[in-house]
Amino acid sequence: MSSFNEDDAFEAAAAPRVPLSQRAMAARSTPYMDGLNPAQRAAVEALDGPVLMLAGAGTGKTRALTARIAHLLVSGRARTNEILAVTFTNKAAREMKERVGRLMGETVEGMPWMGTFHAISVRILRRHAELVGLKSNFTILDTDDQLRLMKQVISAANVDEKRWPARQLAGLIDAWKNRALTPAKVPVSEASAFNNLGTELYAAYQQRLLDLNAADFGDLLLHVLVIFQKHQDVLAQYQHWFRFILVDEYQDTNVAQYLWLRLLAQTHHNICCVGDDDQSIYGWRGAEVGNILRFEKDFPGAKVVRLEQNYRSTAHILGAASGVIAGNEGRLGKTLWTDEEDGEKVRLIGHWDGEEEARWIGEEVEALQRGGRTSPPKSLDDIAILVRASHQMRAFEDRFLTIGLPYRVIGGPRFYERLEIRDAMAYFRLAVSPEDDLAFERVVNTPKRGLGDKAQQKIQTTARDHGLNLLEGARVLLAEGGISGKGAGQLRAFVEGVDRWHQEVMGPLVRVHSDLDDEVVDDEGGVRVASFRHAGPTKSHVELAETMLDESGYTAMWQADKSPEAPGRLENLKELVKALENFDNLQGFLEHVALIMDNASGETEEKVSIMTLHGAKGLEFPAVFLPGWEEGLFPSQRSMDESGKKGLEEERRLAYVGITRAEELCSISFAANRRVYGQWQSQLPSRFIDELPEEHVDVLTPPGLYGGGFGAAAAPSESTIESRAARADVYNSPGWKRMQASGGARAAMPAARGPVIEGTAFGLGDRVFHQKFGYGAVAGIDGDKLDVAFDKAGHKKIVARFVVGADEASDIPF
DNA sequence: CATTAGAATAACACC
DNA sequence: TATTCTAATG
Repeated sequence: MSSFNEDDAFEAAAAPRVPLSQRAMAARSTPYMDGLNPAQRAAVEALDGPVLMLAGAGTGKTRALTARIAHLLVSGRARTNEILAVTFTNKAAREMKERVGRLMGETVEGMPWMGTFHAISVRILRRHAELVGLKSNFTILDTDDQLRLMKQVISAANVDEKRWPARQLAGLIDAWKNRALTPAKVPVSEASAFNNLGTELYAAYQQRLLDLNAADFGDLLLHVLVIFQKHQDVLAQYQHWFRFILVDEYQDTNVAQYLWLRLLAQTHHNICCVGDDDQSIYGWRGAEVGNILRFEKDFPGAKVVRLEQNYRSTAHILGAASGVIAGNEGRLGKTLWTDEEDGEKVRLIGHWDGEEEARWIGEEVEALQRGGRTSPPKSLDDIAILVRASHQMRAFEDRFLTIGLPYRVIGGPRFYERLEIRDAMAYFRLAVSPEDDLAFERVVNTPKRGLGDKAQQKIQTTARDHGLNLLEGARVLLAEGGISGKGAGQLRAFVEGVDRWHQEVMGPLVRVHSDLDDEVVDDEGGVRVASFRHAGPTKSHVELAETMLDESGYTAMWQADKSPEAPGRLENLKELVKALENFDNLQGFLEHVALIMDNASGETEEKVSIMTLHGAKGLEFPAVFLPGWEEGLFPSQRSMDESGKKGLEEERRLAYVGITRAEELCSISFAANRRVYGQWQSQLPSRFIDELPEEHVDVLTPPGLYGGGFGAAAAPSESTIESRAARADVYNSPGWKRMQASGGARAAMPAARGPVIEGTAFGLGDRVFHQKFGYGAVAGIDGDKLDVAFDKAGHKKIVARFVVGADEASDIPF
């Protein structure tokens, strides 16, 4: 899968046309059209000119897209390598490849230009890297490297990193890149950003990247765009080549991607964009809903096709989703409808706190798994829990671990983002490109080699003074004797190790991508010519990886580590090495990791999925749980603070996406209390709950109260009984009753009356109550903070709004 | 230079 | 709460 040894996708020979006989057959029968509804059929058949496919959730857009590709191929309008098909996730690309393959039978070789914007951009950029000052073997930085580099740039400019954090600069630059702004193009009006140094630091950062022969994610697109804009001949080549362009999730494209597409479509105008403005949930990463709203203007003569028949969800689920999304303004407007039965109403339930919510969902999942009077047993694979923010996953993991419910976390802390994996990868990177300074920095002193700040500083200075990379700088430093005793020996060993690994890596690889060398990097031959000489029988890259981790002492470091997570880390390293087997060489692997960052492991055991709402886009499940519908959490406070109404509408679309993932059963829940940064906080039910149409919602009575409903099947655990009294009272609160009565009014949970106290309405000696610490007396007051002497928990500093007067607390039973 | 304790601070989502 | 940063100590 490495881009180095792939057949050149431009070679016509690489892509045979579908045999004539089959085409003739296809003219008579077109099986890929079977079962398409009129709208889908229209989208498949409109091959000439721009097409906008407005496809609501669950309306079979992938079906239509794949059929369209099949149609292009079978009709002979295009070869596989003349179709540019862009998706947002690798998963989507993979799925589409599979489905096209299935439609076409054995005849289709992989479609070389089907992939994410980033993956496709990398391919293009490797071919023309020198046009933007890179070499074709440039490395792709991950967020970690990016940040480290950013810090260097900031401190090099003598800016206080405390006051101007690298994260912020990274965000700023990222946003500029999303808008296709190179440093020179950043509007003057934004020059004041980041202490008036924004553009300057941006430029400096870009220069550093070029020096390192590296690109960050944003660059992948931006560089290609710059190349297209500056080099008409290169652009023309691609414009000519891509006869048909398909874009999935068009509502998620940012400005840079939009420009990228528009340039490429200029010759043939055969661009087909699929999207749904109601599912635009990536505004924070620069996506412009405007792109889809403007499509007809951008591409004159565009044909617009609407897919409105939903094949996924029951009428109740659809109704609930429609009700929520109706609160947004400025929609293109679609009316989803379905032939499906009403099904079960969307279930709504409130809980005392996040843990109880997790407990309830755990029980519900088990109940579904067992099946009930009305429903057959469900596979755990058919059940998903979709959260707003990844930290919410934790409660579920904890709960599921204790009850032994198998689950999988999708998009959580990713495998390749783990510390030990990044370290190991840094070793691999060094072996592949010894000039990779960021990798060098990462591992010179990992494991500890007695090379601390001071020693590293020396290496840096030496390198800079001689205009060398860090490895060479270290070599010079050693030669000059600029480093003392113990560190020196270790550093020497390290440098020699890298040299050795590099030689071993480069040996067999040269032949693999020699064609590219000839073509693109001929004047950088020094290294490569030498590597020809070293070519010879060496270990496989898998063995080599093991050797590296061994010789560097990295494995030993974790073996010696007696912390509880060490064994897991070793396990991960093993897994990493195993993953290498799927690749031809280290380079291919490194690129895969940089771009693919998703961990699709081939596990087969049935598991409940836990993922974020964002991660769930494009997926569907028979049963979906949507926990944490609370003000501030969902809709997220930050979204609303940062983007106001726009932010809120995006949150609402997220709610819409969540509900529409469900096929048969959708359960929305919220908790009255939640721990935020370890502090208990009372929560208000989300405003989106108010927006659920009454007729599609079933407000559940808490399990245990009447012993009815879904909870009936679940054996009450001890902890359930324990909190039952509390629950009874929670659900008898005025607010809850109001919600039950009206089916939609904002439910005010008892604790929600909590954030009551403005300032501190407490005096010294007052008896107070805190949810976690219990009863106590106020012993001191400091602004909005109280020093409380708790009866059981001792002295604590507590923000006043987290406690209530002891008398008020008496109606909150514990 | 490494280790450690205590303080500060953090948490939205992704290629 | 849990991680990460800093300063102090060995």
